[in-house]
Amino acid sequence: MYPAINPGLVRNLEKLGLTENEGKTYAGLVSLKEATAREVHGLTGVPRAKVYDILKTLSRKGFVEVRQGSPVYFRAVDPKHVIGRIKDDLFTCAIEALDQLNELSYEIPRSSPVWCIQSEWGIRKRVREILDNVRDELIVFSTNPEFLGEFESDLKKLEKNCRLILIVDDLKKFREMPFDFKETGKEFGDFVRNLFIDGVQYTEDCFIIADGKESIAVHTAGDQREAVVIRLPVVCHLQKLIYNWLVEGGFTIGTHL
Amino acid sequence: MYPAINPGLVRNLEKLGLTENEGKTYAGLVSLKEATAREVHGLTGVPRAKVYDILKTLSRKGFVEVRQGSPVYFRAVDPKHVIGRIKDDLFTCAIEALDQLNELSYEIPRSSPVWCIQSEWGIRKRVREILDNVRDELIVFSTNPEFLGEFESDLKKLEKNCRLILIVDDLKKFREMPFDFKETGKEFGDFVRNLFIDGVQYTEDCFIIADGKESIAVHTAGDQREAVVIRLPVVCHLQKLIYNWLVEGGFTIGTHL
DNA sequence: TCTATTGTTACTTTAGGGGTAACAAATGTA
DNA sequence: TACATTTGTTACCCCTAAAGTAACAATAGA
Repeated sequence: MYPAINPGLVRNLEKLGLTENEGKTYAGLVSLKEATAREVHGLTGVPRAKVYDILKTLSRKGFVEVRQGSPVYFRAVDPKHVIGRIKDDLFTCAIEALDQLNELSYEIPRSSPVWCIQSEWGIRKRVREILDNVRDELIVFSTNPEFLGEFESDLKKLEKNCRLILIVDDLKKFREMPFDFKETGKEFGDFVRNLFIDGVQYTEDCFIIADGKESIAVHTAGDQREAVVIRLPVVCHLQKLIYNWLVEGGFTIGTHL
Repeated sequence: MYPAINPGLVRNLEKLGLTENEGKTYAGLVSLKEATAREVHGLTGVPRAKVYDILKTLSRKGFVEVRQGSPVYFRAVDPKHVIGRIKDDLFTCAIEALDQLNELSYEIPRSSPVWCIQSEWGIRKRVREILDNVRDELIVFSTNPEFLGEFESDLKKLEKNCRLILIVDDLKKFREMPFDFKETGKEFGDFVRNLFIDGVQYTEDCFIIADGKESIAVHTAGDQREAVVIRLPVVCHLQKLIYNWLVEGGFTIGTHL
């Protein structure tokens, strides 16, 4: 019997800043055109004792009009005006908030990695995790023998069951390692060791693509090492194409020792 | 130190449906561009333990973006988009509420009296109250001897210290009363006894103007007696109008007995 | 005068948000 | 490796606004 008042309407009024009882009361009063507190209570189920305060509040807000007397009669102000005023208020409020937020100087952030790992330990753990899960193919590019050296044994294990493609910027730097490396050539090596993005120098330490669907790029920015993991198949596939292209054409191909 | 976040901005965001902490957090994140939960906590003063939940909520709302990793980094979505979406939502909400309210069939209420008394007892009390407070002048118009008779003694008391103007529709009806009445004439009397407003017959019983600033009109609608008290400047105009009538001789002037 | 209604007051309950502390997991460091 | 710090989570408590309840005084009708 009580849901004489459309609950959806009440929820909407709540979103617009009224309380539940205020919403019920106003809606009830619109139905009744003109009524006493008790009548509103009867229709809406709002506790009678509360209706008085609520109507007082609403009248102070200018949403209902009061006809003094005994009993006091109340009348809803035209919804068109009421909702209109609320809307204007909120609109003003939104404009104001936007201005204030803009003062905090927002700048569009650079395109963000899908996954970002910022601890040395986390990076090593993650790289091992990837190496452990390779099924068919692993492409590794590195400019940093120390870093790659840490995974020498892991890579050795893979060599048997997977197609392992190891690319480096400079064969000489990696001559201590027992693998069959391919070389990219000097330009690409210099390029990759000195990327400037947003004024910060990035040095690409290592780049790994596993099974053409997951990649991890490890780089150093300042003294902070960071790794970016991308699992998007499309992206990884494109990356793989780039390295294939690098290897097949534009660069010197060599064999370790 | 903490009001690093514009409190006005937070209040605006609250009005737009965010909680205080959500507002602080979002604003803080806009300032920081990109930050961890702890950094947001540091800037805004929102309890660190809460920041996580709040950022999760905001991200579910699409107001912030998350960069997975450890620690997790957060980034505010462009305020323009965020505020824009909130505004659109509220707008939709307002339209919807207005439609729902209109379904309740609102009709513009007839112009309402300023003060309305609906009990016999209340009317008598109120009339006496007015009579008690007259300082200089009292104008009384009546078509109902029974009603006016109830205040005979009160009026007698006033006769000495005030200018008392008593006007009736028909001298014969009031011949029992010891006052100096003026008469309006038949047409006006008939008119005033048979007012139809909104299909309801109104009989004007009595109309009183005290000191040209407060008036009470007592009438009967159906079997319901009602009094309207008006304290507005309009009353002054009425008073002036009556003076004009008196001067121009619109009324039959007669003396009791 | 008596009774029902109207309006007020003080109280309890509830729910949501805010604040605090403690803890496990993750990370950095020796 | 062991240890300290940071990060993220959980479980609480507290406070407030709002909702609901009950009792009472003032009003109004009979």
